Amino acid sequence: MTTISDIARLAGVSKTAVSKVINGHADIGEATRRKIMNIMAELNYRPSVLARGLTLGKSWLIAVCLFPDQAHMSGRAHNLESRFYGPIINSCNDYLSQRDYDLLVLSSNPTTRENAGVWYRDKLQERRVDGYILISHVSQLAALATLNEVQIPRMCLGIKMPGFRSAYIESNNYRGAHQGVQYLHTLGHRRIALIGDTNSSMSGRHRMQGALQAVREYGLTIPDGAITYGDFSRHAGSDAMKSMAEIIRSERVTVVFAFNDYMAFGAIDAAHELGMSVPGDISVMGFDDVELAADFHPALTTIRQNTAVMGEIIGESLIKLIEDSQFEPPEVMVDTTLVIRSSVSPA
Amino acid sequence: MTTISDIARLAGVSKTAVSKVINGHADIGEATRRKIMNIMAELNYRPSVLARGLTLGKSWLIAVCLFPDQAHMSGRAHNLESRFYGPIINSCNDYLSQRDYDLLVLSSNPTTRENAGVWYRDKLQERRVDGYILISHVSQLAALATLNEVQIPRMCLGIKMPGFRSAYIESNNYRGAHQGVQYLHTLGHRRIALIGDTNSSMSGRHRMQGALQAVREYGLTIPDGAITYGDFSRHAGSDAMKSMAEIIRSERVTVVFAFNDYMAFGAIDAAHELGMSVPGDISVMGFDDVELAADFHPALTTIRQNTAVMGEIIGESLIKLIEDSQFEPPEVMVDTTLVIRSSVSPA
DNA sequence: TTGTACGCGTTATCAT
DNA sequence: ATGATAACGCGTACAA
Repeated sequence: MTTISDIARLAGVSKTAVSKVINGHADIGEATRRKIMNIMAELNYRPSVLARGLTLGKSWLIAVCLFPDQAHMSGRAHNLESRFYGPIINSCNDYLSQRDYDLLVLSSNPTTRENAGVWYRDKLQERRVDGYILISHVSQLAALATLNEVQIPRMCLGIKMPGFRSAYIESNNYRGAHQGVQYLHTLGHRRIALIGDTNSSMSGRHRMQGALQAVREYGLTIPDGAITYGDFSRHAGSDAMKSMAEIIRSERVTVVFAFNDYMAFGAIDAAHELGMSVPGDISVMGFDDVELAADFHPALTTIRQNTAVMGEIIGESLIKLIEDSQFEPPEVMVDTTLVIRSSVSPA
Repeated sequence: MTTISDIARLAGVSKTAVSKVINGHADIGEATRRKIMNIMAELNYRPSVLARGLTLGKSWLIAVCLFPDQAHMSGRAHNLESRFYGPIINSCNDYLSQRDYDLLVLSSNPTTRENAGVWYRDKLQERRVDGYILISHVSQLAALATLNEVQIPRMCLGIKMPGFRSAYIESNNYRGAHQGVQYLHTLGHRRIALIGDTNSSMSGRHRMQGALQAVREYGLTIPDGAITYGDFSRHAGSDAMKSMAEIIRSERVTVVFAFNDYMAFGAIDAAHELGMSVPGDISVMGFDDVELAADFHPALTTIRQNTAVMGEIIGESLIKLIEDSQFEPPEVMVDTTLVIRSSVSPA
C-alpha cells in the first residue's frame, strides 16, 4: 500500500510538502503542488485514516448503538431491520457521508448482551468514535449508565438521557396525535376509540396526551372502554379491536385511532374478521407511516414521522457537536405530517 | 484519554510490559502482570484500535458496500431497509462482533453516486478495511470494475464478480423453486401459472429454471400465456395476476407461483379485487419469506431464504479469507426452506 | 520548503 | 524467564 513517504520520494520532496498538498494548505509552490498531485493520482494514493486519526485524535466515525429493550422487541425491533429506525439511519448516513464521516454499526452480540453498556462503552473508546447515535428505550436508562463514562457527543433516540453533550430528537408526537384527532373531527367523527401503548414509552404517552387534548378541545366523545392498550405489534392491534368490537357497535363509534401503524393493521385485520368493512363500517387511523402503510388494503391514513428529516438533523447536529464545542446539545422536535389515504372516510 | 504510556508509568514498568499483558504474552511475571491488570481496570483503559491498527496493518473493519441498481430499486431497495439484505447484514454483524470485527456501512451518497465505484474504492483504501460485503446486481458489473483495483477479500451478494479473493453466496434458487413446484404437485395441483422476473437477475433465472424443470419432471401443465413477468414489486404482481385472470379461469389453473413474496402479495391483492378468494378459488405461493409473509392474510406459503444462515456464513468466510491466506474463496449455495402456511391449499 | 518530534501502540533486539 | 530500549507504522504540526 502506497504511503506518504513513497509519494514524497517519487516527487523528490519531503513528507511535509505532500501533507500540505493533501490538506490544501496555501504555502506550497504551484509547480511542486502539481507534480505531487500527479504522482498521487497516478498511484491512486489515499492517505491512511488510521494514521491521520492517530495524530489528529479523530476517527471520522459515527457509531449507531442499538440498545434493544428485550421486552418490547415485538413491534419495533431495535436493529437495522426496524421499519422506523432503518430509514432514519439511512438518511443520516447519506448526510454523514457527504461530510466525510462514516457509520459504524454497533449491535451488541448475543454473548455480550448482558452488559451491553460496558461493551458499547469499550467499543466507543477503542475506536475513538467521534460521536454516536443512541437508540434505546427509557426502561434501559440504568443499563446504559456506563455510557456516560465516556465523553463523546451523542444524539438520543427513543430515550432522553442526560450526559456529556447529549442531544435528543423525537417527533412531535403530541402535536401529531392532536392533528390526527382534529382531522377526524373535520370529517365529522364524533365518537372515537383509541389504541394506546401498554408500555409507557415517551412517544406513546405523548400521543395519548395530544389525542386526549384534542378530544377535549373539539368536544368529541370516547365511550367507556373505548381506550385499550397494546404493545405496538400487529397482534396487539387485532386483540384491541376485538376487545372493543362490542362497545364500538353499541356506542356507535365511527373511528379507531391506533397509535402506531402496526396496531392499525391489526385492527383492520380484526375488523375484517368480524365482518366489518374499513372504512365503510369503521374507519381506522394509524401513526408512523411505515412503508407498508401505502400498500395496505385499504391504504392507511396515518400520521407520518418524517424519518428523512430526522436522519439529516441527527447527522447535522452530531457534526456540530463534534466540531464546535460552543454548540449546545439541542432537543429537537420534528413535526409530523398527516397522510390522507383511504382507511378513514367521513363519518 | 488514557494511553499505554500512562499505564506503564503508573505501574512503574515499560510500555512493552503493558503491551505484553494486553496481548496475553507468556513472558511476563505474574506479579507485574497482576499489577498492570489492576491499573488498567481501574482507569478503564482501552488500547486505541487506530494505533494498533497502524502497526499491525489491520482495522478490524468489515464494510458493507451497497451498490444499488437504479432501475431495480422498486422491489428491493439496496440499503439497510431492504427486507432481504437487512436481516442478512444483521445476522452477519452478530457473528462479526463476536470475532471483534465491526461493521462499517458504506452507502454512496447522492453526490458521489455517479462514480460510486471510485468512492467505494477510496473508502476501502483509506480506512484499510479488512474485508467487505458487496451487494449489487449484474447490471452494475462495469461500474464496479474499479473495486478490483483494491486487493481486499470480499463476499458478493446478488452479483458474482471475479477478482482478488472474491467469494460468492446465494440461495439455492433453482432447488428452492423446484421444491416449491414439487410441493404443489403433492397437493394435487396440475395446471399452474408463474410470475417471473422481468429483469434477468441471476436469482430470477434460476428460479425459473428450477420451476420449469420440476414442471417437466412431474408432468404438470403451464397453459399458454400463464407465464408473466414483473419487476419484483407488489404492483407488478398485481398487474401480472390481472393479465392472467382470464387464462386462469378458462384453463382451470389452480395455483400461481410468484418468484418473490411481494409479487405474491400483489397477486393476492388482484385476486381479491377480481372477486377470487385465496386459496379458495386460486392458491398463491411466494418466494423469500419476508417478515410480512407470516402476517399477511392469508398467511403466505413461500420458500424461505435463510438470511440468518447466510449472514453467518458471510461473516465466517470473510474472516477466514482475511486471516488465512490459504483459504480459497468459496461459492456458497444456501438451501431454502419450504414454509407452509395458508395461501396454498390442496387442488 | 524541510527537518524533527509526536500520536499510540507493537515487535524485534538486547540486558539482567 | 522477565522486562527494557529503540525503531517502526503513517501522517500532522511546529520551528527553523
